[in-house]
Amino acid sequence: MTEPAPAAPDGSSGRKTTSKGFPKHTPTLSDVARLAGVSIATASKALNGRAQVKAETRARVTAAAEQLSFSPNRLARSLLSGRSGTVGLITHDLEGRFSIPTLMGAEDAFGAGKVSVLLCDARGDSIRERYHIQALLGRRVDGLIIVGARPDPRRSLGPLPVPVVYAYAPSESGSDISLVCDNVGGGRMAAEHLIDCGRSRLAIITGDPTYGAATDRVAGARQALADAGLELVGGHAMFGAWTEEWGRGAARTLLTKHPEIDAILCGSDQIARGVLDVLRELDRRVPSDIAVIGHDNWEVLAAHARPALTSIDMNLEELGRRAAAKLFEAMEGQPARGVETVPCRLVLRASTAF
Amino acid sequence: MTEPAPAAPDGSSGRKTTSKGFPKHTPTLSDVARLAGVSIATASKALNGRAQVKAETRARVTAAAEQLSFSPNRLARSLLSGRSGTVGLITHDLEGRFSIPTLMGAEDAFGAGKVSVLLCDARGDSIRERYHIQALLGRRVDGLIIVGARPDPRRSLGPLPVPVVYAYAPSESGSDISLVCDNVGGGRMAAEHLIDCGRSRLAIITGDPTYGAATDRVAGARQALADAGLELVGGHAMFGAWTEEWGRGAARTLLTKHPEIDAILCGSDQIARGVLDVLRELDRRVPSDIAVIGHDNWEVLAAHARPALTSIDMNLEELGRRAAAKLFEAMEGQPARGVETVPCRLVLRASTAF
DNA sequence: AAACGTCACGAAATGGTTTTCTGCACCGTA
DNA sequence: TACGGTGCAGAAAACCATTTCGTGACGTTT
Repeated sequence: MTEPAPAAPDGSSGRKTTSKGFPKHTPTLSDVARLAGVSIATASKALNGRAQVKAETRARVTAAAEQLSFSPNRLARSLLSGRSGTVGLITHDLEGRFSIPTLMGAEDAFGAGKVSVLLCDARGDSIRERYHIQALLGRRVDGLIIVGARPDPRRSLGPLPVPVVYAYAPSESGSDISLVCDNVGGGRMAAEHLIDCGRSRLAIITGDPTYGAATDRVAGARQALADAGLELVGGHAMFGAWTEEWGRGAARTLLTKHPEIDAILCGSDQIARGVLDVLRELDRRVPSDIAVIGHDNWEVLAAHARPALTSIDMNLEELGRRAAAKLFEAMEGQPARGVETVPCRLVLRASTAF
Repeated sequence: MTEPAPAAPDGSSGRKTTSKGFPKHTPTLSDVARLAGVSIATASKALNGRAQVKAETRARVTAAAEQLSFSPNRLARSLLSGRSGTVGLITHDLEGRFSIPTLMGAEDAFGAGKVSVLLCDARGDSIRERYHIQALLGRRVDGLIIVGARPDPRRSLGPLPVPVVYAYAPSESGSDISLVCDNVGGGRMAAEHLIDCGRSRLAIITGDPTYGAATDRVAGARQALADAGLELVGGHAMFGAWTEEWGRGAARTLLTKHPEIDAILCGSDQIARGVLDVLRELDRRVPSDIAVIGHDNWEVLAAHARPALTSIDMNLEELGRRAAAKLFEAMEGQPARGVETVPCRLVLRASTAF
């Protein structure tokens, strides 16, 4: 491809052609115009539904475009308009459970319009994040969504030439706009549901206490208990890991020390699965003896547990959609700031009596 | 007129400004050139490491670019070169288990270079797929990867102006290039492993028989059995659903009818989880009495089972990486065709004795 | 008949970058 | 001194779609 194709002496068409003489070339507006026998300007106006074009001319242009299966080069359009019609979506935990629904929601919200999503996985590495952001800015994205790996606040990117929305993990800086799950509300919702089911001797088994999500959910549950004049059995929540193993171990400990409990609030569906396993081994019936509730509504775990697990859904898709909407508003010149919370949703299954 | 005006004090530069008078404008090459006191052409050559530029001039340009934190507009570059440096990735099952690793592998392979990924979710709808493809072609993607929802062959998109690679679900057409998991090989690998563990009375519990993946894995396992001079206990595999419920139900039936079995080969990790549950209930020890193997290596299910579940990993990330590599080759003018298979990998855990 | 309005279309500028070609100055050599 | 060579920089074309403005042609009004 180093052939310096000599300028077409015939001048007239002068399109690049392959050695075989085929017009192996995605058609441009000028091809359409030539075929329709009009100027480029007229062709553009005809295809874009602009006025000032005779109906018959428009029909001819449309037909020509159809025939060549012409599709306008959005790069050229973007260059002119200054907007690329793309947004960058940077995730930090593509393989994890929480990025994907958020990503789906955002893709859905944008895809409905005519914005495309450029996906980058930074894998929790801020160097990689920087690199991707530079690449995306070079592509002139109109905005950025940053999806964190865990719900704890993260360093702000500072001012960028395009609007940024932080999703799942909020930005430390109050001048950014962030969307997060309502973990406090989710914890409260879970506890309230158990109380509504007539339970009063609640325990909490949850995950890694360095996660804000863990402590927030506990805080929310405590609020609900306090409102109902109740106290946590044993006085404190059991923190550990986000795994079935911990759920099993903690459940055994709990039932030994406090056999009187009638409900267990779990910090994740994985933990809840472990808890359910142990309860079955110990012949404690769920939900009649002990109600169990999970968190995350991880379908594959919750829906097929024995019994099927009631869980708190964080509405991550909705979170993604809202993030997209916020970004859209910011791109339209209506930037927002602060941390906005997306409420959770209770998904009722058999592990809590109703 | 050799004097390069270092700056335009009269404002003749005529850049767009906001109402506040700030040069709120992402800097262009011409800004850099003006600041460095050279022409646009020279600035371009200096920044791109082209020859024909004095070292001192290059330094001045570089400094100017640095100062303005200039990043070249890739839209303009693409318009000129005809290559956008982007590929479209269309998935049909973003929320499912199998798209994501594939997607990660592809993103990884491209991200290492300087290709960005435009992500679209078609959700199994061919109308939506068409729509997305049109949109992506309008953006002048250099290639497309189509990730299917399930491993059965799908309709070809036919000829497109850019290369296409089908991943996970192969194209029906042999003139396309497809990458798929080696389900036959995976089934054989699982059976061989059980045989290597000294087992000889194998049964198979698998999922929906309308999935090629289900029947292929069974076929592979049968091959291994035949090679070892063995037969499937009961003579046939048990087909059902890809769920824990089916795993439990099938395991109970199986153990009633054929209590002599010493290994169960499961079509998915979900099924295997159900099987393990029932074995524990019936006090059949795993792996000493009965070995169990799963398929998919779905971490959250397999690693935390009791005992941890040996499983077949389909190497989906590798599949994604290879798809990206194939697409790259096709983009470079070396298109391939046919269906290529990515081998599986055995992930050893406690549920099979070694 | 002259002045004016409307309609349909085309020429040209625009956006930012790369690349080719041209031009200029300076050096060494015949 | 004249000529060829070399090193460096700039002018301009090219990519493609959109949009503004201008220009004819034709019809209507005074």
